[in-house]
Amino acid sequence: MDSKFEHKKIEEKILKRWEEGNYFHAERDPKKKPFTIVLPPPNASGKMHTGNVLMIAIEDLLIRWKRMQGYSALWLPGTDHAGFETQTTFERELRKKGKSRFDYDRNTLYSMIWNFVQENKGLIETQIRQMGASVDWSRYTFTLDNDAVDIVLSTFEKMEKEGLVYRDDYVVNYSFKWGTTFSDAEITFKERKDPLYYIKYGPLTVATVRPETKLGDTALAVNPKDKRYKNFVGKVIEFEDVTGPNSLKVIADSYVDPKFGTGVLKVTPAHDKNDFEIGIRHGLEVKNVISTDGRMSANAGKYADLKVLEARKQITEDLQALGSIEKIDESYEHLVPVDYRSEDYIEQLVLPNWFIKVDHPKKSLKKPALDVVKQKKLKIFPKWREITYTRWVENMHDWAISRQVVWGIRVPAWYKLDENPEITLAFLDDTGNFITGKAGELLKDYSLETIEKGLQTLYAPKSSKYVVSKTSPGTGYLQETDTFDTWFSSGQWPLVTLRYPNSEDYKYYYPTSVLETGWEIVTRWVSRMVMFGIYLTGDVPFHEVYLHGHIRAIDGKKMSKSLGNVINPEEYMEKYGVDALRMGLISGTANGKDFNFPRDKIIGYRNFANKIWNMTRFMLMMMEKEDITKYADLILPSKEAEKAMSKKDKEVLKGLEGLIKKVDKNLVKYRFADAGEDIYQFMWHEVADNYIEHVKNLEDKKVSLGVLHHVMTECLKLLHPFMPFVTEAIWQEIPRADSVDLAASPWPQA
RNA sequence: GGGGAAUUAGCUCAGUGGUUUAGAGCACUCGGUUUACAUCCGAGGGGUCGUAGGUUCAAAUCCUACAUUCCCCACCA
Repeated sequence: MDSKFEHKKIEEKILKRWEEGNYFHAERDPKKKPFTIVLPPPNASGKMHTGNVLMIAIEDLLIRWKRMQGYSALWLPGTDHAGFETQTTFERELRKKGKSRFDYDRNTLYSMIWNFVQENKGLIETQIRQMGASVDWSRYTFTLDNDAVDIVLSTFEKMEKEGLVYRDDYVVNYSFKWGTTFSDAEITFKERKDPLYYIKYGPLTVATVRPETKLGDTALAVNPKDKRYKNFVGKVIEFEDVTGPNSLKVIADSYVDPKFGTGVLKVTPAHDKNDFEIGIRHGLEVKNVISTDGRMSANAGKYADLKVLEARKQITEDLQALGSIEKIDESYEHLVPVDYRSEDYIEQLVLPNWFIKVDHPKKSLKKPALDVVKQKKLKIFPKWREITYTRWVENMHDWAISRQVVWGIRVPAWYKLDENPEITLAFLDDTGNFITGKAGELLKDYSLETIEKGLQTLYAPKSSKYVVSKTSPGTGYLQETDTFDTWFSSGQWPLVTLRYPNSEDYKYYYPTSVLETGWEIVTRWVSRMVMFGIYLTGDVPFHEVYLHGHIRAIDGKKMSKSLGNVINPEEYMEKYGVDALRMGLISGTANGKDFNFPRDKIIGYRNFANKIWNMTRFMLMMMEKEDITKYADLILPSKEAEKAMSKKDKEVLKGLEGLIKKVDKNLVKYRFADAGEDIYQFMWHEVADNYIEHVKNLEDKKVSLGVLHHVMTECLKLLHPFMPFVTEAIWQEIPRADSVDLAASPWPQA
């Protein structure tokens, strides 16, 4: 053995050994109990970050521990298509070539992104492997694999059949220029100076920069704590409007800032996100006054078909004529949303989206998701995180599952164009020109084939007729261009990875044992998996949830590119080894709280790896001197050997027994850092500093070396799930009863 | 604005059901080349547990308020 433990020399060798042994492949065995974890799928085209490392370290620890305990331990790997994120990354690449997503039809863009992901997919997979993650690669799933997609589509079909799916309006960021929606992350805000109009609504006055949206007002709102307007709450205000006599109800909502303007807000649910939310809270009507073509809609009455800014001008003049404008603040500066590409104005519009009912009277998704937590069929660790889950699920309203991005699973709904002339289409014609308009008009000039081939987006009004089907229901149909929210598909991840509903794996391994992930996606991901799991199978998708904390940068701040404090885990793997990095991160998170990147601990555990390496060397050296060269030469602890044992021998054996108990106890409670710390303290300070120093000076070492051999091999087993590489490497050096590798060895019994 | 959490040694953090002298790692001081390991060994210094009250025989731990910090969600008509 080398005098130092050199991780770089052994990591690759050990990996090969494990793979040749096929230890990570789980066999369904009726005699064994299953233990299953699904790996939260990292972005397929991304690379390993510190959060992934921690996640893998914890899950591998659990899986190796249970595998050694004799469970059929299955760790299901996979990667996520990461819809929006990947599309954005890809578009950045396109921009470098002077192109954008608007230069391509939907299908071409999709296959370009597909190829991009395939080219970049290898990195994260290699890194998962290098981490020593004992995942079962034979059961690998990518979220866009055909059979994975098929399960997701079947779920949608089932939900549609059972009345859980509906289409409704939802506020989106819409660009008239590009004829498409933009996600929140694609929006930036630009500072602009606009006149702020103080408009009279009978006895009340409202400050707004957008008088034209008053046509879509369906209430006035004040803050419930605002004494000035207390008497108006609940009353209906009557006033003379530009369209004639009008009336609006006054509601109280804490969203309203009493300090802004007059403290009275006009609520326009159709054209403002916050107003939309207020509208939901108070059951207000959504009155759409602006269309996707950038003109006022039919609801705007005599202002219909005017462009937004023309309407603003006209309405302002009409208000002046009515004497309804109290004053105009010309120096008002505010931020307006613009698209990230051209900084062109973004309008908030309500457009039809696909929704899932979460509290359907017969098939509620929400209620059972809360019940299982209350009834402890699903346990959340650490316990104090539970409230995040329950509160969010309690307040959850219907879920908008459609997204206007290309990179994802397309909603399997089909519209017959000639039956839905009101559908808005955007496509590239045969010569690549961008065309947009209503289906009824466009079909006169373009063939369906041309439209389908060049199709970018399609907006079907709420009332459109559609057919849900995995494949085209016939000629004349166009498929919905919206894709599913990532969480709609990843919410079915435990079912997808186990190939619900007919596979043997599903029957044996479902429900899974533990779901381990970062706490920030409890609401978005965990809650959805619980909902889908119960909805489809009647049972929870996992019995326990463990939520780890976030790793902050060394300076205690959140890692971010702009601060330049992002830690690349590869650097630490390279420098200190995978084991040290894994163990260091695990020991940084004692109780699921956020923590700073524990560089000192990583170095400390690198030293520890070297320490146990040298303890082994020394033990072997002493054994050799005593002519103990094979397993059979050892006097191992037994009833008989006990008579010859000293107090020290018995003490260290007792210490080992206590350690095994402590480690098991802490692992059951997800107290990984404590378990790791216990092993560290025992091996270094009890075994090395105390016991080995004692044995060193003995005249007759035979009995004690047997004890030491036993203690060392048991400790290596305990440590293996934490630091798999160094323990396996040492294991190979020590004489043993059989040739079983450590990864396949049984867990110590106290 | 709504929600979650933190405040313990110079630094980073444990302290899980309320009880001896409040622990660990790093850093620091002193001393060590003994059959492995200087990525080592031995010894040591360092804390009125954020502040103020309260409950109790007993509080870092439970309760209340305040201060400071961090994070999540929603974000200004």
